[in-house]
Formats: sequence, C-alpha cells, structure tokens
Amino acid sequence: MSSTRSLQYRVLHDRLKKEIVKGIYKIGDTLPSENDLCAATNLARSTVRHALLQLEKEGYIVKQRGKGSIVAATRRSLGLLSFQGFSASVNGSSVSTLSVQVPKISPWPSPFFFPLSIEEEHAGCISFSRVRKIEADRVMWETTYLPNLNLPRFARTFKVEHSFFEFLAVHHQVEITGMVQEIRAIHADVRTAKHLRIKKGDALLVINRKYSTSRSSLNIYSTLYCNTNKYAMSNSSGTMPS
Amino acid sequence: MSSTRSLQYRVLHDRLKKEIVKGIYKIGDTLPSENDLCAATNLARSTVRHALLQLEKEGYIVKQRGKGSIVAATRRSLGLLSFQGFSASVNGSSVSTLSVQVPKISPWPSPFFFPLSIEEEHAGCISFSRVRKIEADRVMWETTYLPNLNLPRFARTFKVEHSFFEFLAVHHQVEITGMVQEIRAIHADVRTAKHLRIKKGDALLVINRKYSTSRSSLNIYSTLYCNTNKYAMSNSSGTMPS
DNA sequence: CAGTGGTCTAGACCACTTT
DNA sequence: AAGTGGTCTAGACCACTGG
Repeated sequence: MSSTRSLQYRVLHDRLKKEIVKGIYKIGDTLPSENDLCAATNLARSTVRHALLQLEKEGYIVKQRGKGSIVAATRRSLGLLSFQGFSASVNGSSVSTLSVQVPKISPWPSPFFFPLSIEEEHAGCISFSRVRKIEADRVMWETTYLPNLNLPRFARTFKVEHSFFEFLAVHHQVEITGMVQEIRAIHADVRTAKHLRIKKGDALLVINRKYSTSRSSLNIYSTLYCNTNKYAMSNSSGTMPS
Repeated sequence: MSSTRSLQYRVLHDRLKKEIVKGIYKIGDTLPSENDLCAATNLARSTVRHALLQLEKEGYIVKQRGKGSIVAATRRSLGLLSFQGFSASVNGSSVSTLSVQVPKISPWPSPFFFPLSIEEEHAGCISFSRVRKIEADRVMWETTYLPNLNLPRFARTFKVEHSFFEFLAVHHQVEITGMVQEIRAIHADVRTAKHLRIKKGDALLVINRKYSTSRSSLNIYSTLYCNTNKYAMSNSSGTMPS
C-alpha cells in the first residue's frame, strides 16, 4: 500500500502513528517503553528507537529521558503563518468560524494563483470558504480549493466548522507534508471588505498557499485575506528560548 | 565551551560542521565516507551516522545512498519569509542594497516591538538600515537592531552592503538558531513611502522579527517594510515536490 | 564490480526520573 | 532501586551508484 516494502522500523512507526491518530494513545499518554516495544515486536532496540525518532521528528511524540515517549499534539504546524496559533489556543481568546460557502464543485478559478497539473485541471475543483473570528473581530477570510480527486463524498461529509486538515487525516488518511506560500499587502476590495467588516481600501494581507500532502497527486490550495489591524499574523521556526 | 561534555557523535558533528563553515569542504563536495570516518575516528559506524544525521537535519549535508554525504548550502533558511530567496538567487534578477543608515549606537527605540531583557536594555542598541532593490525596484526597507554586547568594533567593521548573517558567522562565530516574526499590512507613511518610492497610503507589508542566535544573550531584531506590488514575499516548509 | 549509505542485531554502560 | 531514554560498540546483510 504505502510505497515502502516492509522496513521494520517503518511498520512499527506506522502502527504507532495510527494508534495515536485514532486516539488509542491520547495526548499526554506515555507510549510503551522502548524495552517493552522490543519485547512486543522482537526487534532490536535501535530499530525501535529509529521508529520513535521518526515519530518525534514528525511531532507526534516527545521523548524524555527517565520518563518515556509522550504523545504530543496530534499535528505539528511548523512554519505556517497563523494568528498566534489559530485553530488551537489563541491565548484563550474565543475563536470561531463562520461558513461563507459550503463545499461545492466548480471549475478552477482562472487565472489561478499557482500552476495546476493537467490531472488537477482535469479533475475539476471543490472549494469552500469561511471567515475566522477572534472574539467579535473578523480577522480572516479563507477560501480553500482542492481537486475533485479520490475523495468520495467529500463535498457532502465535510462540515465547514471543523478543522479541514484533521478531517483529511481522520477520514482519508491524508497528511500535510509541506507548504509554500506567497504574501502580499493589498487594498481591500468591496467584497473582501464586506466579509471582514472593514472599509474598502483598507490595508489587507493576502496569502496564497499550496499544500502538498502524503497523497502525491493531491495538493490543496488556499487564499487567505487577513485583517491585521488588531491581530498580527505570526510564526516561528528553529529553536527560540522560552 | 559548548555546553555538552564530550559526546563522541557531538565532537565529530562539531568538527565536520566547522570544516564545512570554514570552507574546507565546499558546497557540492563529498564528505569522507562513513567507513572512512569510522577508521579515522575509531568510532562505531552508528556513532558516525548519528553525527552525520545531525548535520543532515541541520541542512549542512544531504546523504545519498550509493554516493555519499554531500555538502549542501552552508546555511539553511527555513521558514524565513523572503523575496523568493533574497540575498541568493532571485531568478537571476539583479539584487542590490542601498545603505540608508550605517551602524550607529543609540538607545533602543521606544516602544520596541518585542520585549527586551534587562541585559539588552542596559547594553544599548546598535542599528543600521538599508533598502533592497530588485532590478530598479525598491522592494524592501530594512532596519536591524542588536544589543551593543560583546561584538567589539562591530559598528566600524560591518559594511552594510554585505550579508549581515554571514558577517556574524565569519567574524564572530555567531549563528542564527531560530526566529519568530509578526506580520501586518499597513498604509505607508511619508517616510517609508519616500524610501520605497511609493505613494503615501499605499498598502505595505511590515514584518517584525526576532532572531535567536547561538550566543544565548544575543538576539537580533529587525523591521522590514515590503512593497509587494510587483514581488510577493514567499517561503516554504516541509517537503514540496520538484 | 567495489564502494556508498540504509537497515538491523544483541549486547553494554550511562544519566535521569520516579517510587 | 527500578525503569526510562541516551550513547556506543562490533558486527551483518541489503539496495543503490558508479566505473
């Protein structure tokens, strides 16, 4: 199924990852110790360690000497610009989502902001659109586009209020593996101004993103219009103290 | 000197890293093979591999089965927003730098856009400012701030036309280890408009950054005003195909 | 073909955390 | 003291690259 033949560390890694994603191990739980895993799988410890190191690199667990391998947030979000960590915790502020357009099938917008493959072009496009709020402020208008490809019943089963990436992981075993984005400052047009409750001409941040996924034919695209008047977009990378 | 005691994989890692940074191994060169390194260091192969895996994770080398460990770009630049790779290659377009303010010692701007430690506050501030051009277009006005701390003769020796991070690495053995940034869209004020040759009120992208370095007391701060009318800012993370 | 890195084993000792 | 992950050894076989 998944490209690689049967590398033993891969098999163990995949098994543990599935168990984490499915919730058999919950955030904060401790995985079986390396020695336990050795005993259970009949693998050498370095092989078990290799599997765990992969999981750690992917952000699924954190290893702590003397304690064990502890399940971390199910999903990393490295390098993504976000409102200080959007869907998750924004300093305890209440975050909410308004549906602007439920998933619908349509042709790709033209011109599109990233070049499309023939396969994608051909498949047609599913798009949906939503507005994100922090407290009472409308801070972001987001439209997501994806090819209508091997995602049966998607348009009917996805609820716009949920996390899209979580939905893909749980229902389609699709994970985000990379992202490229392009950022500009523009003046708001009438339509955008209306969605974000600002004035036409106000300064606005627009981000065009392309996500690659674990399914090589599936890329996901999105456009974000961000009102940064009150909340800035932020991100970090590398190791920052405290 | 460097925190860790004398882990053997660390020692080898540090040695190879220095040799790469100093140019003993140049970009594209192949490092000695794992077996050669084993022989030269009297270490087991897995220990040598551990050292090389660290280097790979940091972006100094790329390992290729059947070929060897190949030296990659001396410096990763993960997650940094840039004009499609600024100082380096912007599609062959000619990039240039104008000096607006040579390094000078002054108090920290107040209010500053990131909280400062007492030590930093105390040390005073060195700042300099420059405008970046692509072809004839002024695309970015950048001001950099750093504490006047353990960098003897910096204000006199640094030339604003050079790469600041390269200067720090070569002359002060300081490396960037992480970054956090905050991004907003604003309307240009008169001063910024003048530097970038745009009209007051034009939409502008402003980025405030804090870099942490390998010297724990030394953080570097910068503010970037970007005219994204013609050139967007972009970056990528994770693994993107092609 | 020889040489490279990738996987894997079966041990060992150490540093740290918890009981 | 018992259990955890971190480091390290000295082997082995495999898959891939190049001459």
